[in-house]
Amino acid sequence: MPLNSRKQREAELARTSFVEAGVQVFSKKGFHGATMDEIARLAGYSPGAIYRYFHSKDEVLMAVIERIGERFLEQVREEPPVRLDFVDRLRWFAIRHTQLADDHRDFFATFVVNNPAVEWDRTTTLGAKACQFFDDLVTGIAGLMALGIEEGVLRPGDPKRYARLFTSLMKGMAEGWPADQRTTPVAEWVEQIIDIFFHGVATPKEH
Amino acid sequence: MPLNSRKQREAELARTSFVEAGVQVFSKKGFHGATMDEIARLAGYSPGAIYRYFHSKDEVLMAVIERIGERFLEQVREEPPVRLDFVDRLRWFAIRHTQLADDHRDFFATFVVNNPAVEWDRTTTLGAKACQFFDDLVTGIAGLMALGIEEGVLRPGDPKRYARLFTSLMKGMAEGWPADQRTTPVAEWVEQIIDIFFHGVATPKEH
Amino acid sequence: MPLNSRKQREAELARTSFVEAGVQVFSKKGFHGATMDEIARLAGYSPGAIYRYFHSKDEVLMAVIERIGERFLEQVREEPPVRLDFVDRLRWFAIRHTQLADDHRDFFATFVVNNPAVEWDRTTTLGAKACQFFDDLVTGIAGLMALGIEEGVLRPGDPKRYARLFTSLMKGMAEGWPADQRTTPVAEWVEQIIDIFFHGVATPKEH
Amino acid sequence: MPLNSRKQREAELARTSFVEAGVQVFSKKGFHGATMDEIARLAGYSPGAIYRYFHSKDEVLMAVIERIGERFLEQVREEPPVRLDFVDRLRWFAIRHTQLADDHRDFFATFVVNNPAVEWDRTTTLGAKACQFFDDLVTGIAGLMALGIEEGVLRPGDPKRYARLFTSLMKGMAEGWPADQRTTPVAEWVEQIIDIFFHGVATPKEH
DNA sequence: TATGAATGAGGATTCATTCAT
DNA sequence: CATGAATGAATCCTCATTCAT
Repeated sequence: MPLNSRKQREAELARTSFVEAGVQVFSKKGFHGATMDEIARLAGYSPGAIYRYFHSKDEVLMAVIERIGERFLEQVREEPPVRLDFVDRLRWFAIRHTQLADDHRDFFATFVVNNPAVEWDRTTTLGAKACQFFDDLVTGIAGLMALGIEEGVLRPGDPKRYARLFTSLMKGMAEGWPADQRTTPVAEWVEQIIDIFFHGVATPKEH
Repeated sequence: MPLNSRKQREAELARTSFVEAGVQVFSKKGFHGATMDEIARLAGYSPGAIYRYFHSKDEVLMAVIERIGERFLEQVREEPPVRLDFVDRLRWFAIRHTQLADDHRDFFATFVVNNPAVEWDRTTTLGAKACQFFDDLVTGIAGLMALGIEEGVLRPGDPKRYARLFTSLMKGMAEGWPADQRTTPVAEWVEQIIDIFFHGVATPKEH
Repeated sequence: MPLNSRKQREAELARTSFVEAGVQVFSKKGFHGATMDEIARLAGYSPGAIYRYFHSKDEVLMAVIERIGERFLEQVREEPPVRLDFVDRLRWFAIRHTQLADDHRDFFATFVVNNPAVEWDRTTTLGAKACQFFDDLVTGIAGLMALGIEEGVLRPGDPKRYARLFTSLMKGMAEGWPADQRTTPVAEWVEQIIDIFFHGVATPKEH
Repeated sequence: MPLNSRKQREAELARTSFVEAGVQVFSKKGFHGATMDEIARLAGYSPGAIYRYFHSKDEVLMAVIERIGERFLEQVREEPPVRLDFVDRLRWFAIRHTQLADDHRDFFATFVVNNPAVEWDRTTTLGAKACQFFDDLVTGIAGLMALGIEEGVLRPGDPKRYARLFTSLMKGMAEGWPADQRTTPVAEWVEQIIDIFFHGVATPKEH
């Protein structure tokens, strides 16, 4: 059924364009500040159209979290093609994660870096979704950190804390060094993050 | 004019109570989620009363940023009573900063940790104010970091970047360790932040 | 033109299925509560299809009134196969009317029992149609009542009023005794209505 | 506190005017057809004002049912000043009930005569309220009918059915004889209803 | 002819803001 | 000055209606 599949493809396309618009508008204005009208217009539709694809504003944001979030989660779960020691493993992850964060800068700032539990009500379906995503992501990265602890490269400690610290560092760097002003290649940038994460900013002690 | 000045004092008092209420409500609900009604009620007034002191909701938030922000900025500018070397100076700052962040947890999360330029429109008066505050704060902390670089304790580098990294670390820790679940005293918590900031999380190399 | 007439027959069929669907949906949800979408789906079509047969929602409802109303009107006009005296004539009508009301319970409640003039705006085409139907029906039943007056079985009076009273009684009984809870056969039920209509509920006087 | 009580009075007045407007608009357009805007305008307010007094459209209708319904219920519960035999008792009730129905013609048609259970969803707060009112009313009138049965004036039977029949008769008469076209005084009109209720419309048998 | 995606007007509801008291 | 009722613009969402396919 090529007809059917074309329709499906078009519908998927429309849905996607709403989600993409949602990412931008939600990020720029926040959840309350975003209007369905703006999302629809940005997606190239009239305000009513959105409701053919989503039941509510909440659902749009949930789709945003789901779609973009899934890319982050996939990446966390993905194994490198060859076996790497922890530092290289982390470097491998950080480079790709950084690139993804660059592509979805607003989503990254809103959902990856901030703990949604601070600002979202977990008892709502939407809040639960946001928190769930964040938990999954931190848990995923924590799994990576656990390897480092096991290998003895990282000091013993809570891997989730390490995960959050690493994410925070990435954001701290990212905010001070936005993609559009960046002249250094990502690889070098990541090198700096990793360096700081491992060794801090202190001048190494001579002896 | 004792009468006039009493009036002035009373007016200032009223203004203050609105700002304090604003801090709480804006923080809990975000800018769009906060309502003038809730702010007024929390301040012990009726909704109309606000407009004798502020022209608009934006102005209330600006006053909030100004007032709370000022406490953060003061702290950054303040010198310790005795001369301290950089590490102690940073520790002294961090303890007081942490406590302030604890007292204004939501403000901290909204205005101190995130670069408002990412989420606020700089062309509005309000957005400009938020960005200005953030810049001032980072600049202030960067001044501190510059001391560390001068002293040779910190590696040479952009002091602003160090400032942002330090702030990010504090947030990364804070989110994983909220005040209401914290059993460790602040001093110890700060010690961990400083340790990581200086030396990272790597296992120290033997030799 | 057999082709043309087949087409016509098919078109008539489609129209009919929309009307039948309209009957159900309008009845269950009321005019404002009913949606074109639901009517179309129930008829087995997509929402756009309706507009090939009707110009508007109003027109659908008008067709509903027309079609179902016609069944009621036909029944009123129909003569029994054999000549009956008034009481049997009324009984004969009541049994069949009750059955039809049972089959179109919601239509009956909406258009037959209530005077639409109370709730519908006569100046609209739709309102006028509803009122027209009601008037026709009452006039029809009044014709029957006139027979009773002529025969001397009913006291002299306004036959229209008798018609309305009879209809009201049927509804009063029906609501207290819905079809799905009814154990008595319709014939017996009708007997009660007729009894009350003729003799009221008073205990017959002895003498 | 005269000030306070004046405010209270004014608020009560505003609420009342919304309820009165609600009665009219709901009756004319039905629940779905009525708009908050129309209710507000009819009450002399702007659309937002209504929400100071009611949380939702449902609540407005509930207030309508409550306020007007209470008058009907009061009347049902009220005892005549002197002891009357059943027929006079019923006449006394019917005259006053008729007058009330005249004053609230739309409410009467919508909530008193029709069994709301037929058209309203009992599982909603609003539907439950409407059904509750109807049940209370029928139960109340049934209490009166039970007296008639006890006295032997009415044939033995379900008093609730008698209640519904009486109400239906009143409506059947009312619809055919609207107040604005009526030339006969209410007392005479009631006399006719009672006559038909007790003795039906048949010509009395000679013997 | 039928489909169903898209439109856009309209309705419930919220809330910043005003203003008579 | 403070109140709080009232306003009306803005927002989410629904649904009759249109139209390209």
